[in-house]
Amino acid sequence: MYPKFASLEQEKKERIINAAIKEFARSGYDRASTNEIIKEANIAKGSLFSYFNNKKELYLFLLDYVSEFIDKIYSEVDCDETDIFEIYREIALVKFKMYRKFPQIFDFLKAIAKENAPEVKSELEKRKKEYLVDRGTEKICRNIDETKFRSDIDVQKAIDIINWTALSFAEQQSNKINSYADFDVELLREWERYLDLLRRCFYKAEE
Amino acid sequence: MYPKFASLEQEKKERIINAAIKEFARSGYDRASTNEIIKEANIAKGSLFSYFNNKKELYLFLLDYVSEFIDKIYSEVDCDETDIFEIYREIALVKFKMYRKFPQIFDFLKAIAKENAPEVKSELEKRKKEYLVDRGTEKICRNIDETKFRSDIDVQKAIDIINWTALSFAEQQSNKINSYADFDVELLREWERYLDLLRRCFYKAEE
Amino acid sequence: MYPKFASLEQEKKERIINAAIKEFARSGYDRASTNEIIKEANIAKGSLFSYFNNKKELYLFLLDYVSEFIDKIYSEVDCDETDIFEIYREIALVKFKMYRKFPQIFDFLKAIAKENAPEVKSELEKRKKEYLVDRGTEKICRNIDETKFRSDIDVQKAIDIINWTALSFAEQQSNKINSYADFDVELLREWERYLDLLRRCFYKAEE
Amino acid sequence: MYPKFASLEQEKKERIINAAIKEFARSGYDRASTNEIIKEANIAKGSLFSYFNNKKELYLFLLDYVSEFIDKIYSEVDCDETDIFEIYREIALVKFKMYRKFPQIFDFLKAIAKENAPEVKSELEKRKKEYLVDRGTEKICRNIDETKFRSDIDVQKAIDIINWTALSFAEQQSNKINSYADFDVELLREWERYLDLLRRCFYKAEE
DNA sequence: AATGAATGAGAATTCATTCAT
DNA sequence: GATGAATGAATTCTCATTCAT
Repeated sequence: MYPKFASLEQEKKERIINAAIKEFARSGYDRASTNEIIKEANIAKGSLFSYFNNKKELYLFLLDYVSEFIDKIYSEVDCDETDIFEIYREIALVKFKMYRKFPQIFDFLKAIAKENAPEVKSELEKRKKEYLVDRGTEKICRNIDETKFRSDIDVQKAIDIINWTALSFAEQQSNKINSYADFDVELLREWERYLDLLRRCFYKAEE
Repeated sequence: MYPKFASLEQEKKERIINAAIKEFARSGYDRASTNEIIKEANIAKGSLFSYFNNKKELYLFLLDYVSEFIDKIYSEVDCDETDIFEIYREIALVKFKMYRKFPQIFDFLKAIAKENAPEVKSELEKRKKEYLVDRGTEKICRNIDETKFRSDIDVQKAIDIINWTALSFAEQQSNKINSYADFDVELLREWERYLDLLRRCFYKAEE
Repeated sequence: MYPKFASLEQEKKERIINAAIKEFARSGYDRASTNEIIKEANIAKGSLFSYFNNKKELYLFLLDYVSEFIDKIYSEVDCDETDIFEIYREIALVKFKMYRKFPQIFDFLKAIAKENAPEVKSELEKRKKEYLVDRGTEKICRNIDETKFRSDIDVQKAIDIINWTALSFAEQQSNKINSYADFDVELLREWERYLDLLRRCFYKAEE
Repeated sequence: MYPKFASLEQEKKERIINAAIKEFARSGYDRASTNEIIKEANIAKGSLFSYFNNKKELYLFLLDYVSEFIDKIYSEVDCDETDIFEIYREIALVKFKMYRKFPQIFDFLKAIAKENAPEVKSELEKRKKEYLVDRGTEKICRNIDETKFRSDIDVQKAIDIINWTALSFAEQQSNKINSYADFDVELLREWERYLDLLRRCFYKAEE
């Protein structure tokens, strides 16, 4: 894919990727201006369209780029862990660290989640299903020790609820947080309280 | 508000509302084309702009229209009910019925939630706070009998989890159902299974 | 011409004429809004177009109406006067009085002079030649006693210069004056100074 | 200013300037159609708006362009001349030559004088004060030898009358000449007759 | 006769994409 | 390969005029 772009020197590639992510994150697919991108990346108009054929392919390229980035997040999580609550605690930690390091990419992910431009809608859904949403979670959740759960509950449903709670909590917090610096130990503690609550309810009572 | 539009015959009004909701749901505020709307509604170009002065006012009208619609949903729910799971069971029932009747409106609500066009952002936030988001839920959740919950859990967090589960379940289902009319008793049953699970976990064990 | 309009009751006719003059004076032919006119005159949209067939004919009607008005100005001037400077002194007096009484019409005349909308340009020029510009002056200048002029000057050219000076002075003043109340005896005096200068130069030296 | 436009080849620039001047002269700012201009200039719709950002800037550019053009007129006039009638004879000669070369520009100047579109009014007034109206005349009239005038007349008023006569004569002639190329030596002669008349009247009698 | 809702051509402007240099 | 001027379809919105009631 995109061999012309791939053969550029690293520094130029990053300039373009950063400019494009910034613009798509800021304005969404439709409103994002290729003019803005080429200005920010300091390249010629024609160049952008010779690397990627059009705006849509540039966008889809970024989706793939970001998805690989996310993979890295989940690869940091201990694969042998079988306690789902421990896994989620680790994932939260990794995410918080990344947010601090590359807030733009998370903004872009938020923009992706809100995206509804018809040109990219179908491709976006496809990619979302493939790897964006829950990619890691599914992979990770293979090794979960189901015996810890109360015998009277459907484990799969319990896991759904944990996932949904994690996603909703994250969304709620990222709506609250507008400035970069607000992430906090307190936030992690609050999240652990939700996890504790669910663990106490879903796991067998400890003797 | 919008007296010229109000005085149209019902059939024409609905044609316009449906066309506009469909277009805004499909493409978001920015990309939604007034040309598309007038074509779909089969009215003249000038007419749309004589009813509503511009695209923005048409959009804001739809927000209000939809909000009244939502009010009807929640007004059907029994206000005296104190069991949160009963309340959610009722809400689910009402929503499912409505979805069958006007699937477009729920698509529109999803689009509203994703909307980030600056032209309508501030008005949208205002309306969201006023009545769109969780208006009913908050109102309804006032009377909840907290004594039914296990004494070792934070009731507010438990309610959060129930809300998030409801919203996430609904979203998951509406993604599965691509506007096909496959809502089903089975779906309601599945939802009740989630509610049952949560009730068994969050409420005190029955003697 | 315009029998439907002519048969309206006087009060309604005046409401329409005033509204139209006001709007054309304010905005010029092109920018003048028929909507504004019907709103100000408090009549129905269709009515205006049944009285006059279109905007252009309404405008041309006003030109004729105003021209008759101007006739009245000049009919007040003493027809037996043979001294051109006396005639101009009288005309100035009459004009100043009228301006105080109906400033709108003079605004309209100014707007006519500046008008360059292609739709009315040719008709406007025709009417200007016919009666608007210098109509009175030409009629009045029939009886002028040419023997008072110095024998070494072309009387027709001298009269041209007097006319041009009068028009230019009036234009200069009306550009200066933006508020109604600024007309003044001082202005009349200044004008008489120009007339005196020209009289002293153009007339034979008095013994 | 307008670097993209400036870097076009001369022939294309002139095509655009001529088309725009023609259209603005014909219809005034408001009614002038950018569609008409691009059609006449044979360029693409987007091009006009990439050279100048919008209709207003195109118009203001033309004002400046024309003002430079006028400067050339006055720079050809002998600055050391102190006889106002000689100055006007020279100016007339230059103007008549220019009219033959670019009759459009004078039409445009007339349209500018009549312009009252609110979008450009303030900028227009600013430029008028700066250089358009009487720039040359005022500059030139600094060196006038006032001792040549009769001692019983107000020199400033006499100069006003000469100016007004020049402007009115020019206007009268340009109304007669409907863009036909009938400027003529006869016209210049006629103008000199007016100047002679005024000189004989305003200057001291030669011994 | 009077009404005013409906019409649709036309306005200015934008922007992804192309292509000659 | 790189460039950026040129393109024109598509955008929202206006308003004189028509016509069914």
